[in-house]
Amino acid sequence: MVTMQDVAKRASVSIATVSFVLSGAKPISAATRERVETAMRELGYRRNPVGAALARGRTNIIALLYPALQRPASGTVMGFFTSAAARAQERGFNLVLWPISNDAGEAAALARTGLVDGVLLMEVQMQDERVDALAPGTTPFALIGRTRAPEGLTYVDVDFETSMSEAIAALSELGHRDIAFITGNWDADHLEGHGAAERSHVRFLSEMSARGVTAPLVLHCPEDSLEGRRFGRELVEQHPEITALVLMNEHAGPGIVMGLRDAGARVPDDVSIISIGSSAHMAGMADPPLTFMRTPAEELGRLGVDAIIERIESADAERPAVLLACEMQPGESLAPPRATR
Amino acid sequence: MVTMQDVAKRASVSIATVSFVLSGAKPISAATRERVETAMRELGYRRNPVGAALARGRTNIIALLYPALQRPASGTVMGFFTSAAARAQERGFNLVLWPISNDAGEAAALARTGLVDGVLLMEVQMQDERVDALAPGTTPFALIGRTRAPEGLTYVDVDFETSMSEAIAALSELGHRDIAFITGNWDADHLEGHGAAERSHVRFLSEMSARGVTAPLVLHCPEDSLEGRRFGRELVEQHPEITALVLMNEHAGPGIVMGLRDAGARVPDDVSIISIGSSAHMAGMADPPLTFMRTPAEELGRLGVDAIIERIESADAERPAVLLACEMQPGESLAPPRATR
DNA sequence: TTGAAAGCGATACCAA
DNA sequence: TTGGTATCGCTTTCAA
Repeated sequence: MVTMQDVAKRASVSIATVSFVLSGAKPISAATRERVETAMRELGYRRNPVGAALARGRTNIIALLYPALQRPASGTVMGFFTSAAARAQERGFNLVLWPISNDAGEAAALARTGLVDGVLLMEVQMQDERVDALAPGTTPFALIGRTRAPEGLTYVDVDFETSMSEAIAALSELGHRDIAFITGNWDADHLEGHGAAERSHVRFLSEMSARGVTAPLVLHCPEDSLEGRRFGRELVEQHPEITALVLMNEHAGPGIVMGLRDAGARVPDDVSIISIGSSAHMAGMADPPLTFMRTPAEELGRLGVDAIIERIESADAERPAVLLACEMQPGESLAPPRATR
Repeated sequence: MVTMQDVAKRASVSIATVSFVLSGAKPISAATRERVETAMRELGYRRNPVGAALARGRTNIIALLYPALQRPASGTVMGFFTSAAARAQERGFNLVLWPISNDAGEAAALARTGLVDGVLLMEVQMQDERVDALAPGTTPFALIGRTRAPEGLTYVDVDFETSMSEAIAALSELGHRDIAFITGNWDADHLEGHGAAERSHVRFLSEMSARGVTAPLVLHCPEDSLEGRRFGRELVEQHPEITALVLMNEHAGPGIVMGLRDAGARVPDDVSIISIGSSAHMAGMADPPLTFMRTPAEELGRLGVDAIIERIESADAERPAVLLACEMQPGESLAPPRATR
């Protein structure tokens, strides 16, 4: 392994000088810089990050903690991951997916070893043990998502409230009143305390009530295409009055459309659908392709990394909180309701 | 941060002693060990992995390089990842998913910095640049998958040849002769040089030819449910003689079944299906659930980690190569062909 | 603008 | 069985 010593010797300078040209921390004359850089090139020198980490007390590694490792990772998750990694690299950090369980203790242990400079938590619950475990420590952390009371925490999250309002507004303008909200299966999939579902639900109720609908239909469907199909069939039979669905369950989407069709309800002629928090990939798997509110995964990834780096670089910076609404992406699943056609 | 110094002072021993009780490298009297452990507990000491890494020249981090980060990660991939991480932890290593592009240079750069002790490559191509870039270096690496000529490399892979033979045997015993092999879309999804598809294809041809079928049907279908549905419909129309499918395209599976049904062919009454290299999750999304050859993802994850650790611990250990066949998992998609019913 | 040298936190060799 | 100490590769302060 080529060390700084080797470079210094070859360039006839001290290792301090080499370090300075590498980091740019001190001004170095063009001539010396040139010599040092030549030496580095000739020797094929790469700075040893472990030595640097020990000296600086910083590893420049950020851990992304994504707990649901047993299930397939959706395109949204992967998009987030990819953009976060890219952004981290731009800013001189390595972002790695650290596969530890959902266990709060493990997260805290990782933080305390000092192996990572910061931690990014995904799949944050309304009441999240990991947050409680990390909060007393000194390792900065940020949330992708937010707890029930996120004040004082650094987080970036989807603005589900606004997204829901926009979805309802869009359906409303088309003339829909009989709108159902479909989420995942709270019991089976631990959606209890799932921020996205809970916040959207509350806003759904208030938006509907503002439009004079006091007890709108809210249903849960397992996050699976086959179950979705069954669900779609039953929906038509049991609630034939429904003319539009607000979907927050991207995996069931394609199946639901099939189920509706099985039962004789065409999309969008008989039932309009708008899917909140989906990825283009999944929305496009339905036939017809669904109009959806795209999760700003890439943007959140970037912002999440920026937020955690802010916290790393200055411990008592203000704690940024970002909410980003989903953006409506036209598909072919919206139309006026039957009655008004 | 509590350091070894602090512990040593409090236990009235030298830091060497503390290090020894921690690593167990040298015998320590029960009494001193007790004192040191008490001190550690009272102080809440955690060994600093960065300091240890610098001193030992080892970070105990293994990087898992998974290139296809833009697409959703299947259950198989996640299963692999999870079990690999668990195994690494058992053996005292951290396995992290290191999100770098497919770029060979980046992989080599990561290896050369010494930040990771070893590298595990996923999605290995028949001809893989990353292997060429890593081979000259000193950082051990192992493949999940294998190149066209993997001799001398450390790898673990699915034994697609054997799996295919077993699939054909199973169909054959039921009486099927008109069997088609369906892979992914080679062009669109870069399956060209994809070891799984290529090796299976070759074996498919030889097995069929051994049974007197000289030009069996081989088709490509995009890895997507909707495309699969279209594909299924066309298959029935254009090749009505086919009574069985060997599928190597888990994402299209559910769609293909639907397409077949759309065109009037029921599974398994009219067409039997066996899916090679699938996960239970995906196979279960079809209706009826598909009989499939399960990718031994968890086993491969474990073995892959064992293999790379072997290489890390003793540079010139023999280079283990492991091939694991898929195991048949009964579903409801197999039946004798129409003619013989 | 450059260099000497003191760490950073642990490991492990050599003595005792 | 224990301790002193050089060492790992780099950063950074203080002097020059």
